[in-house]
Amino acid sequence: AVMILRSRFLDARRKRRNFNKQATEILNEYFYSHLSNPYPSEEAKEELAKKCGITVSQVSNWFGNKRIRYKKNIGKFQEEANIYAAKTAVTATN
Amino acid sequence: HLTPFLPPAGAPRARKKRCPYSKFQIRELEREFFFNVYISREQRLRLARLLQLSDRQVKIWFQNRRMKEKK
DNA sequence: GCATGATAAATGAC
DNA sequence: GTCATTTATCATGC
Repeated sequence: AVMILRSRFLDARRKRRNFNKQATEILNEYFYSHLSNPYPSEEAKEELAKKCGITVSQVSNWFGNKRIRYKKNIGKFQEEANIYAAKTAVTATN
Repeated sequence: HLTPFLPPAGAPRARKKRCPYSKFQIRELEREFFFNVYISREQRLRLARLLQLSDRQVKIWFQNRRMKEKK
């Protein structure tokens, strides 16, 4: 049978390291305080990247993953949502 | 609280499921990309036949590949 | 064993 | 055409 071999060549960029807790804190604060429209502008991404000590691309990756995974299972993130909702007084001006 | 992402209202016709391409398909696409970053219409149709992909799929692969290149 | 970050197909705005 | 996305898949952390 025809096997679809998808063995991956060494992809250095795919090496993953978790963000530190402070960075995740900052990203989650923004996400849950803009839950009705969690799409940061380019400027906002740059500021988040600076504050988190990561690249703009990593910020985009984080929000992309967060949006799809939140939408796919809102219940799982309910507790987390409540925590950040209480932590941040919403000043959503966009 | 509120939920993000406004519902698409109308009938959201199913999106094509993402299917990873085979090693052979990638190799041939990369080979062509090496010579022509912008593939011609004729070559596109030829590659599509060879790789059992649609013309649209080859076109989109080159678009994504160019985006990857500039990063 | 899933959580998480990065990448690969696919869509859509412009 | 570019380019920010969506979605599934991949690779790693723990």
